[in-house]
Amino acid sequence: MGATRSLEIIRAFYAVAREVGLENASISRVGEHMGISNGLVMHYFKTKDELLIGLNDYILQQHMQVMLEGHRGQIRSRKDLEELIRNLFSRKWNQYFDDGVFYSCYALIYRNEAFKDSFKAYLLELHRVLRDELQQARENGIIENENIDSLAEIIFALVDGSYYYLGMFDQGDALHKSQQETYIAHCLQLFKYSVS
Amino acid sequence: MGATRSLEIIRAFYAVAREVGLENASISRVGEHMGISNGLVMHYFKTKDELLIGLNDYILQQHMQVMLEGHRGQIRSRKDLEELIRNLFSRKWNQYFDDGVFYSCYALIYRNEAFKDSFKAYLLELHRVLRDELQQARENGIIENENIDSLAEIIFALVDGSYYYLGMFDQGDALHKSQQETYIAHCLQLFKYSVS
DNA sequence: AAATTAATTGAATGACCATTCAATTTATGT
DNA sequence: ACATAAATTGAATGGTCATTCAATTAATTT
Repeated sequence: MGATRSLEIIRAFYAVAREVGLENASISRVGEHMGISNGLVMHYFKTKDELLIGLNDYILQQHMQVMLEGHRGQIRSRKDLEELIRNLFSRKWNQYFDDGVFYSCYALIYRNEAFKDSFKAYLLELHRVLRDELQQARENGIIENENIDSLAEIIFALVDGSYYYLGMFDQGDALHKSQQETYIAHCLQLFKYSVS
Repeated sequence: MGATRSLEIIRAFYAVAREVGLENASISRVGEHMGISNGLVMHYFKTKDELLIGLNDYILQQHMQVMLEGHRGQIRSRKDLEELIRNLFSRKWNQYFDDGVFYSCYALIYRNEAFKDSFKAYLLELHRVLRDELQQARENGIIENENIDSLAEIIFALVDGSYYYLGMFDQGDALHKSQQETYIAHCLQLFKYSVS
């Protein structure tokens, strides 16, 4: 089946990019990494651009999956809500994902409209999901914030801003930990909890 | 003088990266762009890595300059403080800087320790400056926030997170504008103004 | 003016790149 | 078993890459 081979190739491309950087990840290296000929790679992806777009889609899809993992259900308690937030700030996918490759893809949106559209769709969807979760928290009487939309946007800005800054520090670093707690504490403090 | 030539080359490298992407910015293209031989470029930068590091330093230095431009002085009034914040969120350097090149450089920190160190030093310095400005605002009796340190960190997370997200939208876009106002409004609301 | 140093050229090198393609192997359907 | 299609190979192509270097020109010093 062609679809699985395509996916295999994308995964290999990702693995190679992780090792040598996206800018040095070539078709030949992908083939070599898989133990197949470079010609075969090009049989599944007519151009390198196609492969790049495939990688981008793959990364975004995986990212979404990890991002939403765990808190798919309803937000029924204050604890659920806090876990949701902590989950957003935890850089747990670092074990699955490479930030260098991710930001390299992100950088491409500024020169490639297709990349920008993909990223935009992904981010809008991600924001929508958080908004819905917060809406649920409100409907379930956990919080009483009035402007859920902007609340979600603020939280995501904090999340994304924290990734950007914390990328500088090792995850074991003490500063990394305390900084992360600062962000989380501020976030949780944004909620107007209902008195029960 | 060698120093000015080096700077010329870095600037040309930046201009080329802007046009074709950092991953496609080659020594030859830099030479071509300047109307000099590729050999001369390599005379000033022994390896391409040196040139890359030169570009990174240049970008960070310029970025800092634009970031701090205007609000070098004391924060004496509430208006000064608000302007400082608005300035941080305004993407005004987009006319001078290319986000694609910037994020491409940023992505390199994940695989190159020298890049990471440069970026880290730059960000720490930038954060220090904002912290000092807020401290001034406090000493001048404009705000009464107790934890200036974490306040500065939260503000920067919002700033960086907003850049990340707003990169997706055209600056003329209505959503871009309203989103930006959401961030700014939230930021200003973080201040505990003194009653005068 | 001669000597020395610095700036600059441009061609050569060998490696790697994305892409093409004819040939071959493997799988699939009849 | 045969025929058709799909998967795969590997070599060839022409281009660009970073890097090297001997030769040349310009600037500076003596």
